[in-house]
Amino acid sequence: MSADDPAESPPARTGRPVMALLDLVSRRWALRILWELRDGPLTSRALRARCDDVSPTVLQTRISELREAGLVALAPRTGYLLTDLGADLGTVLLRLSRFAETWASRQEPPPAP
Amino acid sequence: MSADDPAESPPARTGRPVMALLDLVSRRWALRILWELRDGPLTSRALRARCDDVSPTVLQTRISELREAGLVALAPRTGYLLTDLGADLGTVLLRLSRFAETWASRQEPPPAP
DNA sequence: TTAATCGCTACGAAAAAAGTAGCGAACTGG
DNA sequence: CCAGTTCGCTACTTTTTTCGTAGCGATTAA
Repeated sequence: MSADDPAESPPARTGRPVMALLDLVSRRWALRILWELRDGPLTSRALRARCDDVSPTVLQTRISELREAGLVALAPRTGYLLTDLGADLGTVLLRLSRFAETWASRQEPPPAP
Repeated sequence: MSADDPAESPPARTGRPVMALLDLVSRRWALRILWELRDGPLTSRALRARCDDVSPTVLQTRISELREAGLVALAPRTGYLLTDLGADLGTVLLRLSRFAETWASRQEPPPAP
């Protein structure tokens, strides 16, 4: 067999859409932004404050991407908020948060009595 | 009110564990790696092939992080695989994938008949 | 032995993110 | 009208991360 086995080629994997989404949310602060928007709209600056004071450069870049993706919108006087679609993704993030606690409890065993 | 309103301070945000997880998972290729491992173990090189030929540098870095996080393990002869915990996260990724299709259908309307 | 594969690392180039400062517009309240 | 704020957003430089390629020592098989 050759070193680069062509049998490796992807025979119709389930998800191409998932790839695009993974690519989008794997950018830094993307998930965090969605997470911080989970319970209400935030102005650009408030959002930045919540996100550990990200550089506005990255914040605006992420926001642009998320807006273009239809997950985030900007309301004239209230600030940024999740669209219906974005909120839907928010519920997935909630599951992630739920998992995070399980995960954390595995990481750090509780203090001995 | 002052410009930097201290009332912004977090009165018991739901999640600190979620922050750690978001930080871990927001690194490039991290989610993709977990996703590709979803249905079985893969050797380092096979995994790399599936991940659009990531640089081994990043692959190994991510793998180390995921292993330290207890999400991925290395079996002597079979390669990398998800731990029970990692598989649990995998189900969350499955939800993400499900959402991705909804999202994709919103993005690109189906071709007219 | 020879050949192939394994997991993993080194190193320089390219890209992304961080950090700081500030713009023009829109909204406040005197 | 007019300071004083806050808004969303951009420019610029430094630092960090990721990429891309090559290759190592160890292991496995013929």
